Amino acid sequence: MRRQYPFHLIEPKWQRSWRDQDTFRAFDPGERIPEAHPFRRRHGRALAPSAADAYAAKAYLLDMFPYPSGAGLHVGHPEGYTATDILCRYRRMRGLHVLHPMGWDAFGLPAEQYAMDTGTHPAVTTKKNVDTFRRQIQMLGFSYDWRREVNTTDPAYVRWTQWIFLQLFKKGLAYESEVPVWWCDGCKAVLANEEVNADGTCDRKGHAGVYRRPLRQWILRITAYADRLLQDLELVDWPESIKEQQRNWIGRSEGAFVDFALADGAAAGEKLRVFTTRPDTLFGATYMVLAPEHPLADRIVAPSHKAAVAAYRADAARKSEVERAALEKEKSGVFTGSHAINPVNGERIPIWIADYVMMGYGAGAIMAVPAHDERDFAFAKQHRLPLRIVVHPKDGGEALGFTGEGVSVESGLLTGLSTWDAKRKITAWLVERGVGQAAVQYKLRDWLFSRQRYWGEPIPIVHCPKCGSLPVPEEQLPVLLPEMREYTPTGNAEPPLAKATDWVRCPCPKCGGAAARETNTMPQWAGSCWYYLRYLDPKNSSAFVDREKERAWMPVDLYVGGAEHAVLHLLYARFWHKVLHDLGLVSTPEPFARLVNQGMILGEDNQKMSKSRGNVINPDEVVAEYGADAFRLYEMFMGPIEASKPWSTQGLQGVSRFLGRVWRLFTDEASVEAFEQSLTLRGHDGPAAEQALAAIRPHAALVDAAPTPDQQAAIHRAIRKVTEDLETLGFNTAISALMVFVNEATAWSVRPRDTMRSFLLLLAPFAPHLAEELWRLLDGQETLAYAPWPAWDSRWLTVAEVELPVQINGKLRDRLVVPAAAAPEEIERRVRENAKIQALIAGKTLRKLIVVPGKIINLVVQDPLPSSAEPADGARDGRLAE
RNA sequence: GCCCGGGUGGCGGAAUGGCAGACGCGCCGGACUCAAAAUCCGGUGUCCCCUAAAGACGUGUGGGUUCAAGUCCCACCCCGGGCACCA
Repeated sequence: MRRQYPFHLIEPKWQRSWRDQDTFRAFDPGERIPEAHPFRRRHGRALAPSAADAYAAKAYLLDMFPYPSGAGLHVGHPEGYTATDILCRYRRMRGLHVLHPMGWDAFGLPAEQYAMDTGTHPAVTTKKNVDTFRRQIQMLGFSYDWRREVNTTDPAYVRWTQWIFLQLFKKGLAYESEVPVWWCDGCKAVLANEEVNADGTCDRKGHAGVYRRPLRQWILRITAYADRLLQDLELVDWPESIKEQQRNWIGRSEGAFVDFALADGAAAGEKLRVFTTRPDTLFGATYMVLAPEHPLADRIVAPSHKAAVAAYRADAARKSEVERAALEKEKSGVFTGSHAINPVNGERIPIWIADYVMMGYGAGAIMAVPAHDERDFAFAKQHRLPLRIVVHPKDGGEALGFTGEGVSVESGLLTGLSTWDAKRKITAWLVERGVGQAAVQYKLRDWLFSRQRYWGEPIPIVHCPKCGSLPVPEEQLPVLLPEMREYTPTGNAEPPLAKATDWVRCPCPKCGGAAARETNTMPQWAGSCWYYLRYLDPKNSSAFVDREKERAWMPVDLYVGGAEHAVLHLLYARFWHKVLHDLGLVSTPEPFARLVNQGMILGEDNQKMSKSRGNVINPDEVVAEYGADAFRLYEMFMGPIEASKPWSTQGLQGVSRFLGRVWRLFTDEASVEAFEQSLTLRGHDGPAAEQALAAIRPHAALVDAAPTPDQQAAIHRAIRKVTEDLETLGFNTAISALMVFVNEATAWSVRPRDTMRSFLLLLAPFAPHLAEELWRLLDGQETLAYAPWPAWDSRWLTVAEVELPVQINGKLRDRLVVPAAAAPEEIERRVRENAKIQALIAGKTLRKLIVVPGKIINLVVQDPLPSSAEPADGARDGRLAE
């Protein structure tokens, strides 16, 4: 498509201007603002507002920072960035003090994998990728304050990531433990969960036989915050689906621990503890199940069953969780030969071992109530174990397999009680006898925080044979990665850092003796747990963030990013934030007040974009051909921000044409033609070409004339619609309103300057380069980045007459023009007097006349009662049936 | 299986319970042009119909509430995402 207007000159020109003028610099509280800065001119103040100013007028708008991959920017990235940028520009014009930063989540596997393959240091790869991403993001003209750029791999950043880790360690929230981790013999490396395929092969190289082996790991005690992470979801304005996912992930359940006494063998008389959410069904327990890894499993087995149990347990240990899940249908298990005593009725019930019970949850053992639990039911059927119904549904439905709340039956003291009452009563009863207690359990597990990788933050711990695991003294932070030649992990499950022996060896910070550094590194999540705080004070070398700055800017008012981070990143960041909050280091209980997920941008074929499908759209090409403004505008015009939607080059062209129409609305055709000719003659790029822009004159129709009422109505409609839509993030409909205005204004032979200027203000957040250029053309003295947002005047939006649709029995039959201010009675009179309407209802009985002023008129009529048996239209009222 | 989203023209999508389809794409016609592109103007849900008028039908399916339903209620079908033996 032919270039609609010289965006290739306009866009770099304004990007340079914004950079040179520091237009989008966000001033810290109390900071002196240079006299020439447009923020100062707009607000007339020499110092930026401080936290004490109550800061009602700040806006912190945050994008999820990208991992700078080697593939370069994807068209999906700028979707969220454009949305936040539009809002930032809008809020600046509304007079708010805006913070809008960008940075890089730059630790991670691909750079390390590349290092293993080629020997290139990950820092080199990372720098290259960051430079590409920065260039691509900057070419889109986003209004970031680039002084605040952060990079998680920067030593000055790593220092504070490690520092925060040490705060967790000192609070007892970081500990070491032997944990089974995924191990791939082929890669000789530990794999992350997401690197293990469902069939037990490794996702990196496809090696078979990935298995779990126990390794010493660092764990963060996120479970200590489970309740608050759950409860404080109430404090944030997030999509319900994300909150729900977090709730499910945390998985809180209330129930009780119940102690059964072992009846047989060596362990007779000892307690077997189970967790249940349904203590009210205790009378229905017909057997018990231990997880294969349960510590009692060895001791309770009857000699006659030893062999079978040992075989089963060995088998279960080999099975990965993946396999266990794959075999979901069959419920394998083995009888131990021994029994336990049900505390409520003294019954002896058999104890089984089965891998449908997990060691990691509750007590690692359950009482099975097959009549009222699906899993127990399936297991009991398979192994022919008895069932006993102890709950009846209240609606009298089928009791067998009923898992809902109902009424207890055949349950001794519980009989006749509702589930809720029965739970309370039996729990009290158990507590009284010392055989149980109320308990809350979570699905959420502690966070496995160490990785056996090179390209991550070293965990700042020193292991001393005498003094144990000690934190690296804060003044020695950061602990930086050693230079290495070989990044491939050793075969003995040690992290790559273990090979840097000089680096590992260090004095014990306590006794000064020979000690060794921790060689595990942190996961990629670490840096992203707190980057939004570092933006507030990126250069601070004495604290991770200054208290005053933190109080001034937090919380993040709007956080935009992909839904793939619904649980992990957002939960981890909330966790760290709460720890920092408890330490008194941050002022808000939650970091992100509002969250919006942008949808995915699919390829033109409606499939996920991927190299292999060949449907990837490259932002560089789009910008070269259509310009950054068209690219931004198109991404916002595609549809609602949260929706997934396919790319369409034709759609992009439509938006590009719209910008061309805007250009032609403002520019003089002859002078543009002369300009284009000069480009052809003297080259399309370079300073001379850019200079030539100055020769373009405004359109002759642009005059200092008073707008007509129609023109006022057009611009004020647009102002209202765009303003309202921006508040609700309705970017696509806001752009539609801009188009409607341009369609109208194109027909105007007189285009009042003030009206057209207002339009440019509305356009500015969406297509900032073009808006700036046309603003300048209209004698704008300086950037419109801080120009006051226009207000609409409803005076221009009221019309004298309105056309009301007239319905008869709900069907559109006519229209009636009435004065807009007409009272319902007046409208009703006109309807009754209207000849056409009279004709339409001739011979019928008018039952009801509904007038909704400004909206609609509906006449409910009925045919005269039919003389024959033929049912009329109105037969709906039951006369028909027989 | 469970929990979230979502099904509207040829396509992307608009519609506080009140004229379904704003805006854009595509398509059709016209103007400009030697011609094409670009641009500008007009039309464009489906059916019926030579055309028009008029009419009928139309928001996944079936029911319901209402003067009035894309929108609210019930049941179901399909698509997308998440979780998946958590006792």
